[in-house]
Amino acid sequence: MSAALAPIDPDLLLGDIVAVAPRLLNLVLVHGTSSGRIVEVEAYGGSADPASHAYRGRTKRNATMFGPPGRLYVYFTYGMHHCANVVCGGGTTASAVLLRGLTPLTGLDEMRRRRGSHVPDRLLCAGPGRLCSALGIDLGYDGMDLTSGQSAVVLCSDGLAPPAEPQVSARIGLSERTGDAVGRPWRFWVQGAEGVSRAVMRPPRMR
DNA sequence: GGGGGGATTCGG
DNA sequence: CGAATCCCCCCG
Repeated sequence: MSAALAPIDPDLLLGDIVAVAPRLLNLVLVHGTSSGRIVEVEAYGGSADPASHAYRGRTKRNATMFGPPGRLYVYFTYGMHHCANVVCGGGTTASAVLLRGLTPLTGLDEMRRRRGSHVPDRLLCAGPGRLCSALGIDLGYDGMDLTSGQSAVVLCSDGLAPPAEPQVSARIGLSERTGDAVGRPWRFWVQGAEGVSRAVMRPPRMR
């Protein structure tokens, strides 16, 4: 038996983004009847992180990153996929944690309705684009308060603590043009968990 | 007003 | 490995 689902305390999101990111592991993201446990994340800093959308300052797209912590930052990429982040920091650092993988917990039928009936459980939410698709998250959800029980999408704890020693690697999908940010060990995941997008890194692509 | 790149995914 | 596909940033 696990504790009842309750929205997280926003204070959990304050502090250095690289320390905050692994603390989100094992939390639960809920949208209606669908929910999944967060098993893979990446930290994105603000003006000091060339890989962050916030690196070059506030724009229309990244405005949510510059708002209060606990909001959902959603962006659209590659012309077809959405990615979801939890805004962290104190509203001045524009830091966020990218959600890269969930273990599906409930509402798998609804996820499969969105993603396709033939998708196996282990791939339903394995990847930032896949989890948004499975949970029905798109740009219309950008800016939503994840810490309010009234919101359509809520970030919850069921009492399971984050792993004492999460797996760590460089972030996935960054190009060489982000300079030294490519190698920063800012990706964290729960070893062996279903929903982790990939176990090992691939070298960055030249672009 | 237009060009180009992207925190991805899937199929061949 | 490369196409799909479009928002949005940025430059002029």
